Amino acid sequence: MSSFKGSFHYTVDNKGRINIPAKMRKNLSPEANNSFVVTRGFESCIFVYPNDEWAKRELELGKLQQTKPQDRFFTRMLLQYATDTELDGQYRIVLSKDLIQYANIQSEVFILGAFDRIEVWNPEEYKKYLDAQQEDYLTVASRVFENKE
Amino acid sequence: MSSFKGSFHYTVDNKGRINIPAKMRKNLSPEANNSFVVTRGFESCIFVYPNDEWAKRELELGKLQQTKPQDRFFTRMLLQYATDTELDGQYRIVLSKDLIQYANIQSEVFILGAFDRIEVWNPEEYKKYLDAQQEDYLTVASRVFENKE
DNA sequence: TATTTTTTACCCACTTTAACCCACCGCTGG
DNA sequence: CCAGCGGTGGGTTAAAGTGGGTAAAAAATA
Repeated sequence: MSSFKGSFHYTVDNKGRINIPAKMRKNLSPEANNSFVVTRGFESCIFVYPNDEWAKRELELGKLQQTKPQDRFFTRMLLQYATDTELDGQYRIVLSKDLIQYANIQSEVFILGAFDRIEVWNPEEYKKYLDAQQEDYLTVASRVFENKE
Repeated sequence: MSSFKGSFHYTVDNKGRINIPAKMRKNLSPEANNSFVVTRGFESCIFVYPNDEWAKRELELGKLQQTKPQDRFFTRMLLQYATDTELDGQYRIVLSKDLIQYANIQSEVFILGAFDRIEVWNPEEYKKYLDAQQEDYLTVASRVFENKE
């Protein structure tokens, strides 16, 4: 299983490509096979899942009943923005125009390792996100960690 | 097994043909054999099932109780509009006039990967559909993303 | 049944897009 | 100080998407 950490400031070229940081590449599991599923994130960022991690999300999707209107809605929401991608010869992936627009990305990106996925942000959007949080890191951390069994 | 994802804006030509997006073709299983069953969708869209996935729908139909009025109705709805189709030399399929009318399709289509099937929408109808939904992406996503194995 | 008309399938052709390759430069570690 | 890796940029070519013509098949009409 992959486990991504750290953050990086990189550029998007005019073809919509971003480099996957070398440190993250090293954490890719062989099963991921240099393939990713890119989709919209929560908040205004892009989620990049290695193939093997995304497969787990799909397992959940498979349990849905496509005869139920709500489940069809779920399926559509989750898959509409999802795309398969592979690393090119220079270890880059292409971000679709839809996603770039959704995450409000210009020429620079903030790439964040988030455990099972890689997140791609407009640096300013990430700053806004941080500012919008009411509680500081210490408060949140203590609550998150206390609830473990 | 196929798993379609992503969305695309394509055109219908005046012969009623649409291209099957290359990214979706790559997800076709060999058993599907470039053959599809096209039928009316739930909501106002067209469902395009690869042959192997359609076979599963037929299995489900077989389990229905044809003595129940509801089950008979469902069977008829699904089968009345169903047609077999194959990709032509340019990887396109033909949509029947009945279906085009049912989905209220003009010159442009929104093609959506929805796990086991491909959906074909009038872009405006899809927008209307989204607007009518009560829940947003975040609520929906939490369902699928929270269940770690 | 023969003939005409319409529809459908199968080519061929054009335009745009994106995959792939090559090349550069700066930093880092030996 | 040099070599190699990591990050960035761009050009070329094959693929993807779109449109239309023609011949065979089907349907309609006489």
